Amino acid sequence: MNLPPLAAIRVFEAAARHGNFTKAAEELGMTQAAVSYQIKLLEERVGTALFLRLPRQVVLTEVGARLAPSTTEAFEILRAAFATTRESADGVLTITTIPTFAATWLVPRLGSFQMEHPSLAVRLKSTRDMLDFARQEADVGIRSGETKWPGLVCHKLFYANFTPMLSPALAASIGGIKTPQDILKLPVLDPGDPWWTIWFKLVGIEKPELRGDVRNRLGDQHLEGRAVLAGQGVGILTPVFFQSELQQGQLIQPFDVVGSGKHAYWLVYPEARRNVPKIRAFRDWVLSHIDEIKM
Amino acid sequence: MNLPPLAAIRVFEAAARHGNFTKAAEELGMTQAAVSYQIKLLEERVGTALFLRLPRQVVLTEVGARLAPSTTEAFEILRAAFATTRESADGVLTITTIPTFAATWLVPRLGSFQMEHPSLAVRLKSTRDMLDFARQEADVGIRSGETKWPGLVCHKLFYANFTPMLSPALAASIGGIKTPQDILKLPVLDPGDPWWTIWFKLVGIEKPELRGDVRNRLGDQHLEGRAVLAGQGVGILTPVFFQSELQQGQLIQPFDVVGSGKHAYWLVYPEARRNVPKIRAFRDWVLSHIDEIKM
DNA sequence: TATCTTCCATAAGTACACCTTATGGATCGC
DNA sequence: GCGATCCATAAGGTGTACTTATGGAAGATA
Repeated sequence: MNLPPLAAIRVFEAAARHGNFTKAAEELGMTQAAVSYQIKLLEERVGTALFLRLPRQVVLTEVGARLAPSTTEAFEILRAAFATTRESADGVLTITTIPTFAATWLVPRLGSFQMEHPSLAVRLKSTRDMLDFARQEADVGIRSGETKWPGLVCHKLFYANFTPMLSPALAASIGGIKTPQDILKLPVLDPGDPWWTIWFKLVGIEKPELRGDVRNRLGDQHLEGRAVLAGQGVGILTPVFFQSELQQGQLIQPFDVVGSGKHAYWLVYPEARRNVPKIRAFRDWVLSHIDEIKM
Repeated sequence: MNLPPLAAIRVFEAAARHGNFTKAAEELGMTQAAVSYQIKLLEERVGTALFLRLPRQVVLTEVGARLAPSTTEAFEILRAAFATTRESADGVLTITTIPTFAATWLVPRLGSFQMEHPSLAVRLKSTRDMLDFARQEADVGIRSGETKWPGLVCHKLFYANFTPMLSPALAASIGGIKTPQDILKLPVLDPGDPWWTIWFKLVGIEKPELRGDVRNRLGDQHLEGRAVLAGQGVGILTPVFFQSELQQGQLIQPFDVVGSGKHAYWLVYPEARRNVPKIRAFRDWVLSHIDEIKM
């Protein structure tokens, strides 16, 4: 028991509503001939006339009249369903992001995005997994990595720079930090982090003897940041993530020397969806705020 | 706010129900590739993924899950609507017929048709208007006319023959009818009917002087037949319409001479619908019963 | 660990359905 | 009688919605 061609049903629905093929054609954006064709098709399929052709009008037959309300109802349901999904899909921006970026950069700034786009709700999914738009429901993502990804639009936000940071109290405990060597006097969080060796090499120290438990591994930089803020040791952190703490003096960056790996943070989204409004809005917002950092 | 392509919606509905593109393809009688294509199309149109592509399965996204029940509901409505119309359209045979044919031939025999086709209901529309299948809801029609009609399948049932008839009592009132002249002694119903002159010419009487009021015009032959049966006068009638009355002796046909015009009675229906089962059934039934008459 | 199977995506090619243009017929109104 | 309105039909082009073919990814199986 198959349905007749849906295109024909749609045409019938419109024609029945208008009681007029020409008007139905207008509504559907096609010619009157096409409407006539589709109705005829449907009538052949159903095996019964659906309209009586009177001189200057068409009138539903009994069968047609019984059919019409149902079809209208069905299309109303479809219209309603797709209208709301469009709304809801348009109105919610889902972001998957690395926890570090979420905690240190994104969340503190999200308020400004909301201000600019009051009609957009934001849903944040913070996960360390590599994101895959085919397997996760998300509109945009923040990734860290070295290169671009195929199939995705990739905006490089900034490189994952790093430099030692510590709390003022900790610095004061040894009378302030003047030279890189001073850091070696203090406990270091996650001394196994390769960033340390890279950075010390930049300042001319080949094999720094770091104090601290090698097994310390907080995993995410923002957790390390919390520890540093609490004065538990020196961390090697990415400055952009701690701008406000630096400005407010809660954190000290003793040296301008900044290491930089190949890793960068990226804003990414599927190429196919590059023109979805909410995605464009988010992209524009992120990029303009990244520009502010660089300035 | 236009709906996405309906074909795509239908595919989505099936895919959502099965949670499996391959099975959906089977149900719809198409290939898996086509399903994949349509879903992708719909997702682009909606602007959101509707399925998550997991390793060996697809799962509805949030948006897809919200959409799916509505689409299923809509299609259920359509399926139900078209299923019942098909039933009802298949189960009711609407016949438009000339009143004479209805009263004298069809109605007395309809019982046998019902017996042969118990699943078919019959609706009779008896009207003198020329029937036009474009303007009337009918499956088949009985017309009288001289030639075939374009666009219609036309089965000639019998010619509109005619011969004088009267009630036995009326005949007895003048001692029986032996020659055509005897008819002139009796009142004649509708003496203005051209059939009279034609018939009398056949029996060698050029200008019969008919008794009776020229203004008598019962219009339909079956009404004239009633009057004849009541003994109100001699009528000129079509024998096939009064077979049973003749057999039972309620009516007398004094002469075998039968006039015949060019007019015939036809069974007609639109060519396009010649293979609709109920129409074939009725045609077969009518034609076989007409054959009985001729035999 | 390797092989097979399942399930989906994608590319390329094709056919038919669907729509358009053009025309004609019928009726109503002025 | 003439124009306007509304639908039917024929002919013809085109794009969409398929198909076939292939490949990739990940369970299942052994």
